[in-house]
Amino acid sequence: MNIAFESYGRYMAIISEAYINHVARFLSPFGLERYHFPLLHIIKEKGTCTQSDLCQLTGRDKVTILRAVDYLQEHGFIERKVHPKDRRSQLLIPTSKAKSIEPHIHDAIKATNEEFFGAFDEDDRLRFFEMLDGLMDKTNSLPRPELIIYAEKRSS
Amino acid sequence: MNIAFESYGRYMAIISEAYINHVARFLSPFGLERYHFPLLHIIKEKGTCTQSDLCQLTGRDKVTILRAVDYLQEHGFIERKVHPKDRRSQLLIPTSKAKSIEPHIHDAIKATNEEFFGAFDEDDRLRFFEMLDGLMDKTNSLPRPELIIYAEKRSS
DNA sequence: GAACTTAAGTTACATTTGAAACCAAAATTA
DNA sequence: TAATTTTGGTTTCAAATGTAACTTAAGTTC
Repeated sequence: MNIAFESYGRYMAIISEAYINHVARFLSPFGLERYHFPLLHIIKEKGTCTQSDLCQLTGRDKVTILRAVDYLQEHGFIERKVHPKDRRSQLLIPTSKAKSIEPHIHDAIKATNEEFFGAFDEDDRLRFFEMLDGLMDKTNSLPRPELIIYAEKRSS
Repeated sequence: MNIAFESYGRYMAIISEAYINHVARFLSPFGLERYHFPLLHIIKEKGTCTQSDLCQLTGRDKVTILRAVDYLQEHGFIERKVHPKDRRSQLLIPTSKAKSIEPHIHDAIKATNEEFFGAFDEDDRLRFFEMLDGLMDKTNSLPRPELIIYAEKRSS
């Protein structure tokens, strides 16, 4: 496989950042920055979930999730309720404020999808997303970076 | 276009991070962390370039680039020479140390490509990369986030 | 060419993110 | 059920990243 493909790792990073920034621009006036809306979107999609679910689904650290969830709660987008089956964890529940903003999130994502994927025909689009699904499975199957012990770090 | 596609923005972020971490794991023993090797790789590919070239090509801020380039210089991977045509900028030149590490970078990228894209057949792979190229063009055509003035920030 | 604007790179500072240690509740083991 | 390990969440602290203001050199305009 051609080594030049390496750049596609970078490409995906740049594209995904641009994608998220694009959505965030529409939502910033409603008090949702790029760190927040993906979480709110997941919570709304699933009805409810826990913080560790969000870690899993976003690939972010649990401290990062904690802070973003704090923000969402402090600004009235969600409430936390102790999980009935496990008192360690808590259910994150979207509020009516979250529900009222939902259409704007929807519109922002739709507009961004059009902007980024509008030029692809239906077939290409589906194939692209299928391949991303495959890559996600692969990614999830890999061990987490912190669990791998290689040669010790550089001397410096 | 289906709104559920939103998750693919996240997917690309997670996949690209995993990709870069995967490469970095091989290179960390040589003193190259995830922040550094993509830059060194670009510099070597192009023979030489400036810091602002690297901003463009990686989508990173110029301060971020500055620090990574400082690191590369301090650790003997590159040298800086004043640009003969423009005394404001400087050419980044790979050293012999960088050249000696090149095969390892090559191997690390090759192994990572096999890991991530090995399951795709040649046709899918090419199509996937073509689409990423298209998305990159689209991304580059979009205005940079800091240049856009929307409604003022949230009141909080 | 003098005044004005733009661009490359740097410094100082603030924000975002993550790593490590910690607590409390649950799960596991004996 | 007592001792041990694991897990969800939190606090503390360090590292990475970005914003803004600045310096110097080019480019522009008059």
